[in-house]
Amino acid sequence: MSVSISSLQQLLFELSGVLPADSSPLFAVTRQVKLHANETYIREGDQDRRLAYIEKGIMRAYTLKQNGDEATLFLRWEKQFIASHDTIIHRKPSRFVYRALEDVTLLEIDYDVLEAVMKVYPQFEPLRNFFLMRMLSESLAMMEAFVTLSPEERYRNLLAERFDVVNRVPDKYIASMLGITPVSLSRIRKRMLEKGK
Amino acid sequence: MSVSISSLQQLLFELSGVLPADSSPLFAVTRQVKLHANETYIREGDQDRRLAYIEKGIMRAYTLKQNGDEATLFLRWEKQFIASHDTIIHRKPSRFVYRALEDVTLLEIDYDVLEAVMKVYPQFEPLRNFFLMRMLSESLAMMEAFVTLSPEERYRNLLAERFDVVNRVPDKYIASMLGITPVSLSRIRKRMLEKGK
DNA sequence: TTCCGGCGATAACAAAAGTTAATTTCCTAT
DNA sequence: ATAGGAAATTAACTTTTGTTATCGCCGGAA
Repeated sequence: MSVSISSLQQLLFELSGVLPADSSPLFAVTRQVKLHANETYIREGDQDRRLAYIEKGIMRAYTLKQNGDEATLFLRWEKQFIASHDTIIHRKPSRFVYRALEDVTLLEIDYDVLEAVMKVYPQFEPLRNFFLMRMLSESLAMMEAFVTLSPEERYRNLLAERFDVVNRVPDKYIASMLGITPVSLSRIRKRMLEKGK
Repeated sequence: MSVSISSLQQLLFELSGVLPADSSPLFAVTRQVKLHANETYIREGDQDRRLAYIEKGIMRAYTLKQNGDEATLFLRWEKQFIASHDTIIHRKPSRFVYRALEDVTLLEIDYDVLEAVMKVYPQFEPLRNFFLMRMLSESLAMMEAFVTLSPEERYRNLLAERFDVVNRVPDKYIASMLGITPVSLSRIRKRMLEKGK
């Protein structure tokens, strides 16, 4: 049994008291997906309503700016959810690309299938609320960082909270996620070194 | 019957086919709240898990930065939901203040009560998913603006999409929501006037 | 091993934003 | 209607970021 299924069963039990043995209607419609480093999971224009739980590795969601540069919206790593939000929320083709930064293992479900399962087995609903709230919480935290912190402070924050992730990801993606250029991030790092820390 | 209840009944019918006549278990636990301009709805430190639908007026959520300045996280207006996210998502005291910018009319529910109602009447669940997705969608759109657009572009965007709202709200709150200072917003406006548009 | 390409650091300059303070404009409460 | 205060503009100056280009380093591919 995959690690992901075990942790999600555990989560489901905590949320709604559903025993692992009773969770098969849900996990019967999930499947494991393995991606190589740099492999694309969702392309721009894709219509699939994919929702996935990350078992191993780091995923990156990005879009292209008018000038053609990539803009990284967020990174997601182990034990987080990643979802094609354009397709799931708005039923529109994805404007974002979702790509593996490392070798990645996902536990995937199609959101339409999930909805159908929820209809028949409402006892799984808390799991859906959980992942929606988690994603909402993460987005709000990011918004908060943008309105309350300077780029340097956002970077310090990220280092303090996710040092391991920062170290596994090329700086240019970190910079873009912070809303600045790689050159500017390099200068921030230099300033931090010069000023003792 | 309040305008809000009618629109939410309509929404509930579209989402799950529940007839307005069958929605009383839900609306029996909501109440109308009226706030004067500048009145505080949720204070920093409040633990109430308030969720509200805005019938009339504009609300502002803000927090205090280390330096003591206010940072506006977002504005919400007619037909949007506003929620004390720290208390609802994390069950922690609110770090944000929610305040009316104009005279405001809300339809309010306590999230704990909502959960209890959902347990007994699962046919209302789609409404909860709807508001979670709406808030998620709005947050993601804001994050996207921060990583893909310059402050000036974000301001132009906001004008194009919400001219009415921008005009009803003091510039300093708009500036803060865009992640810049009021002085900087003033300069952006000047540049836009000078350059023909 | 060698070559190539991407990544990060650095430099130089332009543009934008932060900071502080003064001035004007606007709104509101009396 | 008026006075007081808050909000917006403007100015002067500092700091930071963007832009473009160069250089060195490292790692994968031939």
